Amino acid sequence: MPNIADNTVRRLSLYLLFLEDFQLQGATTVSSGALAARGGTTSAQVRKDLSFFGSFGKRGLGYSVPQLIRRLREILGLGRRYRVIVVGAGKIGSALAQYRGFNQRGFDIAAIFDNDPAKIGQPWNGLVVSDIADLERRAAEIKPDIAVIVTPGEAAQPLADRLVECGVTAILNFAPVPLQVPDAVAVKAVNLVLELEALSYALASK
Amino acid sequence: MPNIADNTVRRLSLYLLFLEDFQLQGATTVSSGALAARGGTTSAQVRKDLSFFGSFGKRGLGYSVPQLIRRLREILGLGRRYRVIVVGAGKIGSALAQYRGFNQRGFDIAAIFDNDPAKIGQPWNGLVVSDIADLERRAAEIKPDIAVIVTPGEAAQPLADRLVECGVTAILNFAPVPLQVPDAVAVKAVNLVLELEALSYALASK
DNA sequence: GTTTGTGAAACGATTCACAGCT
DNA sequence: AGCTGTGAATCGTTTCACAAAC
Repeated sequence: MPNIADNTVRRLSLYLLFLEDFQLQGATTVSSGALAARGGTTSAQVRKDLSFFGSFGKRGLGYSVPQLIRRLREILGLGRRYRVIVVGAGKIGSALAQYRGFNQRGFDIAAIFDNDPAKIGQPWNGLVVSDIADLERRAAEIKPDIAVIVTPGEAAQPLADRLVECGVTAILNFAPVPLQVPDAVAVKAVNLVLELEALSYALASK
Repeated sequence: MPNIADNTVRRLSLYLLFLEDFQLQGATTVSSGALAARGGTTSAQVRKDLSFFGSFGKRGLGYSVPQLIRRLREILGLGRRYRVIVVGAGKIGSALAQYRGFNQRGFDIAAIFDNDPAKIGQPWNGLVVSDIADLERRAAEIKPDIAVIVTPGEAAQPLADRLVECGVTAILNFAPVPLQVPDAVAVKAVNLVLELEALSYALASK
């Protein structure tokens, strides 16, 4: 498999989203053009993206909706459930836990950690907040697939180091600092400051 | 000014973040290499990014920290405050409102809207939840610079249309669907599903 | 000696365009 | 006729490499 660009994976996720919509509307077949129209891209882009993984369409016809859904789920690794631990018992983590899409799409929150004595032991969305000091021990039991970092910036890098040490190979980082991790660890960052400042730039530059 | 790529703007934001850190640590001057090391990029990239906007450095010396901070703030349009309205009185909006970085960096939440009668009129982070039916009237008073959409997917596009109609030209979209808006409107999307599925892909493909 | 600023080269992603299948 | 799959062409971004400034 060639290295697939980040943006390509992003678009595949979107195609899956659109396909589920098409399926709900009773469509059994869909063309690259129809998918492209939904996501603001082009039909050639859709076909190229899919072609990295095989030939799923029928010339003259398009793609079978249920079949393409199945293949995309396979490609994206969505055929299983993932154990997620959340580090930082703040608002964003809570929002995430209550977000339907999270559980619906196969991501189960297995534990939540904080270093604030006032929070440790308190109930949190059906779990109890664990002491961050117990991270290593709990992680050994849980064997998490993904860690979500939802802490202030200063705390993020040391925690990332500990998580990597625990064997975590996928991190979703909400802290407003880029994390330095080994190549084998996948990190996706959601940086609200960056998004806001990009909007600010857009407003300023016209 | 040439069209600046999205990623370039993102990096400029990061450089600003790093520079503020350097300043806190008492550094008065910084090299492109030092900035690059913090953000996982290269010194050439840093210099190229900055060169789109002028020549801020001194050869043999590097960049003056306070001066470059000032210039980046100008470039990014951070010399003013922005009026923000939030559409959807859910958890994510709340997290945003309480996020220090939000207010600290010049973004003031001026109003919050929802369509749920149980929420309308209730206090919300120092504001009162407004009826979405009043969006047009309130927007005319407030003249918001930025709108944050924090609603279920189905509601997002119609709301975006209304917001554009109200004259909003910058949207931060947390709903898990891409928005179709006129070219003159800047949209940044934060799609948690996409990030999670990208992690899933990363885990699946190795 | 150090580090910037910048054309030129290399690379990667997107778009084009069309042959080939249904 | 309609739509896919894909090599080739185009476009944009990143990296290289070095002359100029300190």
